[in-house]
Amino acid sequence: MPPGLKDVAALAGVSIKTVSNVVNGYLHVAPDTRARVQGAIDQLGYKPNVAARQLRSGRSGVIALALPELQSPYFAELAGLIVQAAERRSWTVLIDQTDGQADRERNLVAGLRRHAIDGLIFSPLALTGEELTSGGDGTPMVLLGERVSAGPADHVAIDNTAAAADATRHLAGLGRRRIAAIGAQDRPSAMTAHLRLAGYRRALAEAGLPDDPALVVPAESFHRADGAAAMERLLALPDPPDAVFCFNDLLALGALRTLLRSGRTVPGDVAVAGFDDVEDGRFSTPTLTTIAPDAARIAELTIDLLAERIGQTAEPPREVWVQHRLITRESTG
Amino acid sequence: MPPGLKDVAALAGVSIKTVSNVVNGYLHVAPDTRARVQGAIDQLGYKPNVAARQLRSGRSGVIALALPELQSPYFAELAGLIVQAAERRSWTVLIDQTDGQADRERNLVAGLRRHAIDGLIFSPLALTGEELTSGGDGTPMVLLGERVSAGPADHVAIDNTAAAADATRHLAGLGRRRIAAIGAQDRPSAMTAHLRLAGYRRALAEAGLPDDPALVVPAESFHRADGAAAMERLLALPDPPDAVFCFNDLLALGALRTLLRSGRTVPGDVAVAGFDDVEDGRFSTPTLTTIAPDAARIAELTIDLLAERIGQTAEPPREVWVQHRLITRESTG
DNA sequence: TCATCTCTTTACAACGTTGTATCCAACGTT
DNA sequence: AACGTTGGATACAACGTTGTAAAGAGATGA
Repeated sequence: MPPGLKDVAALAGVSIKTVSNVVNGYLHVAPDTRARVQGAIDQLGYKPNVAARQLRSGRSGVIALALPELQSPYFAELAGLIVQAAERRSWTVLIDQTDGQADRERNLVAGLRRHAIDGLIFSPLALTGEELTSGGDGTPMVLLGERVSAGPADHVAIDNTAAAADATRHLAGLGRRRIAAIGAQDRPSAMTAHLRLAGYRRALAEAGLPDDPALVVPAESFHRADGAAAMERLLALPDPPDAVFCFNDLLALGALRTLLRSGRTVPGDVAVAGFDDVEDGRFSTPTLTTIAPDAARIAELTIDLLAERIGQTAEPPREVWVQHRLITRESTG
Repeated sequence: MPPGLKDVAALAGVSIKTVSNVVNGYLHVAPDTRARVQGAIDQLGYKPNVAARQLRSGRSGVIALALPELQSPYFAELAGLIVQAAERRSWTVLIDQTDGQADRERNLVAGLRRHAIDGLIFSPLALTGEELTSGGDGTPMVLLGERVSAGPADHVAIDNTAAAADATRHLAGLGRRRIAAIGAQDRPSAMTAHLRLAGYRRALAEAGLPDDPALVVPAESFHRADGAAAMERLLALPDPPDAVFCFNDLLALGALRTLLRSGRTVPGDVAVAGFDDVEDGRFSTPTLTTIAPDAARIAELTIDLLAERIGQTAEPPREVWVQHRLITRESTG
């Protein structure tokens, strides 16, 4: 029903291929022919058929973005920025949720070819670098977020350890002596937790503070509820902390909730710092001190890397680091 | 490079079409032939090529979801639920952001055919019902969110007016006499604002309270910053309100921020109610009374409607209403 | 035995593009 | 005058799939 090259060709009185040449900006087309064809295109409202184009050329113009969860504001913001960046290359972004489950992540990497994707942007939670390689079918991929070992694909991230150290150092700089950490995770694949914990420890050591294991509280996932529960545990300690570094803002907001409900003041009794700079933390009471990754730049770079990778697949994997900065707000006075 | 029907057929010693029949579950295939073909399929790891399939059948298995913004937690949660619901039909969801801009919304409705979409789920912010019809090229569409006039497409929503009235009635039931509203919008297309304002006024009238225009504060958009600014205006009044109904949770969280910073207590001095039941409101201090739409059901129904619409396009547009309920939390004592 | 019916399988032609090879005309070079 | 070069346009064959029509093999009924 929609018009095809054939219809345009008939109307303009040229061959199908000539129309195709005009559409694709082929150089050697006489100006008047080009004008005539363009007129016919406009008149019929011709739109190239992606399916056919892809069948022929192998490219679909669609990239996939696989994130643990859209509900988390950090990922939602990032997704929005990536969609914007992709738009500039007139790519369409197909967003997929893995819920951080290993099997879903595996399926995604292995079986994504079904949807004819030109490239994949992937923020793995459960899978380690090695597992990612084995599944890959050669689709260009850029990894997002934390990972240490040089993996099989390009990688964009901020320096998590340095950032976590910055936040912890800030707390120590306020004169706090018992600084807790919320968000530790045992799973070997939980790189985010490992790296931020390392940064926390590094800053403690620098400040000459003891590393009290009781002050490091694990979190099943990085949601508000986990932060709230972890804070309860900390308050139940014989010698509770006077500051908390939470591994992301949601944990911090949950911790904040517990503190305020228990009658503590923030930052009076306990100072709180988070990580991600999500919008919620700019409007909580008190507002939240946090680490702000340059998310816009992350999105840009990711798309750039993927574009290069789609162009030519030969080069070795690259690691790209993006800036971050500490934003101090009310929760640390 | 990946195997096609041709390769499977060669290996199994049958015709290409027979393999196609096996793949598509065609009935009249001899059991042993089917087994042999299936073996070859497994051995080669054959995956059907979507582009070719779509080129032939016209169906792509991809639906688009167009939302004003992913950054807003309500839309993010909804998007997640819709992706899940679509998965059960093994559809892929292509998420698009309109930023609530009229021209972007128009482009989307008009030019989405480019990406060969089987159907569209659309939550319009700027466009009215009539504009939506004209642009449509016949792609099945389900509208999400608020709209009054019977439009050109199926429509899933909650009863916004009733829900807003419920929230306002709750505030009145607490004995509050000066109940403000935050989130009014003048644009004729701003249906959400109009409907919720109507519900607010209805409940005021029921409770025998005067409708003081000074207590109705507009908001440019429905974000925390708008809520915070609106609350400042309310506090500057000679006779400030003792309760606020905010047209969504983000506005309410912004208002909360302003109240607490100004030294007011919530709900002591001012009670606050929101709308959407986003996760933030469950962990703010105080926690937020709100209207909870049955988002999971919205997602389910939307996908169901779209599926029927893709099946046969003849039937007249349907309106589907989804339940909501009032959740009372600390912000209203 | 022949015609008819059902089951199973197949050949062929599309779907809308684009890459390759080719062709024609006009031009400049030897 | 014969030749290569260049710009401009075209015919044809693919890409991998599925709908259509039809052919072959048995089985059923007259």
